[in-house]
Amino acid sequence: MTKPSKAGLEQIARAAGVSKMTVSRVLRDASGFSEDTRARVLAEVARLGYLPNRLAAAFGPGKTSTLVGVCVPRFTSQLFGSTLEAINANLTRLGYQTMIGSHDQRPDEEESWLRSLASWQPAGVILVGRHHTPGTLTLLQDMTVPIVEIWDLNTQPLDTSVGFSHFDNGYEMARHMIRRGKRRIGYVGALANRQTTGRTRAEGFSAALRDGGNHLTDLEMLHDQPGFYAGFYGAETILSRNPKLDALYFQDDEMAIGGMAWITRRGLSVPGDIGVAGWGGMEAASIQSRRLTTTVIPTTRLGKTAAEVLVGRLRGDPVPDVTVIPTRLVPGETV
Amino acid sequence: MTKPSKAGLEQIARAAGVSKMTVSRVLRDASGFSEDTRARVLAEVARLGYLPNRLAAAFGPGKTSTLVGVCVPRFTSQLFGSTLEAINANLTRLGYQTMIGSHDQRPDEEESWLRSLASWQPAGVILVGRHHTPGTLTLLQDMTVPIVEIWDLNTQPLDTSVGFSHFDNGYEMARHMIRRGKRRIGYVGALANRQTTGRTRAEGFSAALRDGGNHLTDLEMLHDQPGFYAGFYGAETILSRNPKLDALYFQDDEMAIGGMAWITRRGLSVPGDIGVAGWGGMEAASIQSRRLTTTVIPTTRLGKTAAEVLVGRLRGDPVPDVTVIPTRLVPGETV
DNA sequence: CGGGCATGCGTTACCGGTAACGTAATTATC
DNA sequence: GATAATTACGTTACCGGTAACGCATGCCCG
Repeated sequence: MTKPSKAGLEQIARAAGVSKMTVSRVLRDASGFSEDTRARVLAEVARLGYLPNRLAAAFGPGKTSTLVGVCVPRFTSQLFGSTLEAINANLTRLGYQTMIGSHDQRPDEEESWLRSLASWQPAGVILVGRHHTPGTLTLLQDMTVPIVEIWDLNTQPLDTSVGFSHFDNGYEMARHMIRRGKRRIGYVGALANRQTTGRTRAEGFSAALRDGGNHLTDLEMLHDQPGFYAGFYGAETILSRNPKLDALYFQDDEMAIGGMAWITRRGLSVPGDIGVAGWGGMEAASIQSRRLTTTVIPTTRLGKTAAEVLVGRLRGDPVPDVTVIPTRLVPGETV
Repeated sequence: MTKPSKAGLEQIARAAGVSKMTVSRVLRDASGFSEDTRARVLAEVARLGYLPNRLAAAFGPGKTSTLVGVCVPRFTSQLFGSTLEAINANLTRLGYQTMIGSHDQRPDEEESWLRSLASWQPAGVILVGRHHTPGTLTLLQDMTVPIVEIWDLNTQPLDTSVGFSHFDNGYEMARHMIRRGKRRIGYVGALANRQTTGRTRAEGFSAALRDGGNHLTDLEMLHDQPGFYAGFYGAETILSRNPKLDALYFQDDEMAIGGMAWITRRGLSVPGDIGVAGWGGMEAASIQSRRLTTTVIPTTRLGKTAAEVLVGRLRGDPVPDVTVIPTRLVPGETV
């Protein structure tokens, strides 16, 4: 019956017998009004069903944006998915809105996403990883908003960072494999021509092998997206080429599970013939016939912390530049 | 050296020796300027590194928003993840930005997300499913923007819908199981107290069994999130209670794989002792030791179509109210 | 008792685009 | 050749909030 009833500050103000500005003050809980006025205004707000217009607020000279941009490599990953879930839930809880994008592990995609984001004048940005194009860096500088780089430990962040050391994750897993008596060890990764954090884990992994007087026997970097298929074919490729390998470290759990599928289908035993380790701590890892040896990433905690650090910055609270989220190597039955 | 160089239409206009409005016209590729002017303006735009301000554009009386809201149940699902990926990629390609949220299968969460979205005056909305609160419906009406309801087939959509019949998916799978000689069939689902599309599949599944002179022997609805764990424990629960079951239909592939893990760990054979079917067509389903019988959902196509339908609406093109995306039952080796 | 100050408002300007409208110059039409 | 239509702009107003500022009133205190 009634048209969309666009109730704005003006309408509330008229109904409550005050000025627009006073209504604005009440709603933002700023000072400069009596308790009596507040009650009258809030009553009208409830009665007329006022819907705030963040667009106008963010647009005005005050630049009071509550928009936060978040960019992850992809949506089809449980790890990034649950991280996003946590970031989103916490930012929402704290009164912010998120604008989420994905860049498929391509820095130039990230840049074009950021350019698009910038046109919405966001209050802050959360990025995954530390590899950015020069254009991205320039844009970030021009935007002059708080930035949180997550996922990858970054002791010299653009602004702040919340993450853990992928290098150490790899290093630790190599030492675990050595302790378990593995000697001819291979690595299977994906997205060969991109800068992934998996690459950093591989480096830490190699380093530990070297430090142990050993070396990485073989390495297979697929060009596909990481996933069950990639693990399956990666295992096939590297083990056909190098049948003497006695252990494989996969870029993530999905790939490890895919790899195990190939290995067991070949009649080889895990970990007897081939030890297998993954990374990420996904659910499926723990219900395999043999529990997968992996590194568990506390994505919920990471996302929550990232959100809180960003909001801390926005509110001007003192926040640490670098926050380390502890990960945990969980020895399963596959190494 | 130079400060953030806030180049706006004003600056471009001055540099090109024209008015703000003319620059706006050139950039929007509207009519009303000479080829000569366009070249001068575009040159200045490139030189000064103009960044558009979508906030201002969306705010003004023109209401030229390029913002689209998308809300999915959760980010930690490959199916929704790849659907999101497709929606996002296509909307971006078509010149729109997405504001993504998740509601954890709770209609009231969806409503509060929508309320938050509405404050950004979006141009359109994409929702998953057909179950919305009264508040959501009112809000959607007040917003007067195009809506696409995806996932669940909805022959009477609020505006438009792009999806497939979960009922038919379930129906088809039941018939497949019957053809394979299964008779004592159970269903294992999750999120017992929420309205999920899995529930609709279960209904179609039951209906087919009834139509075949049979009936659903047992049903287990867990209260957890769907996932590998849920499938694992769901199988344990239902098979302990009802050991005579000869087949299980799981709410999705993750649960089916989890269920298979429990079944094989118990020394039972699949499909000999227990037939297993899932739903969704996730990667992992096809690399199991026995390829999982499942229904494949073309999420990329679904997402692309949803984006195109929405943009069609926004541009005023004629678009179908209801688009059906065909799914495919893929017989594996587990039934 | 008068000056200083806090309180509780209203007024004005402004953010950066775009719709609507006005207008001069050019071109088309009869 | 006079009038109408079109082209290529410029001008103005406006979207809905918020910062900055102004201005009464009341109160405290020396």
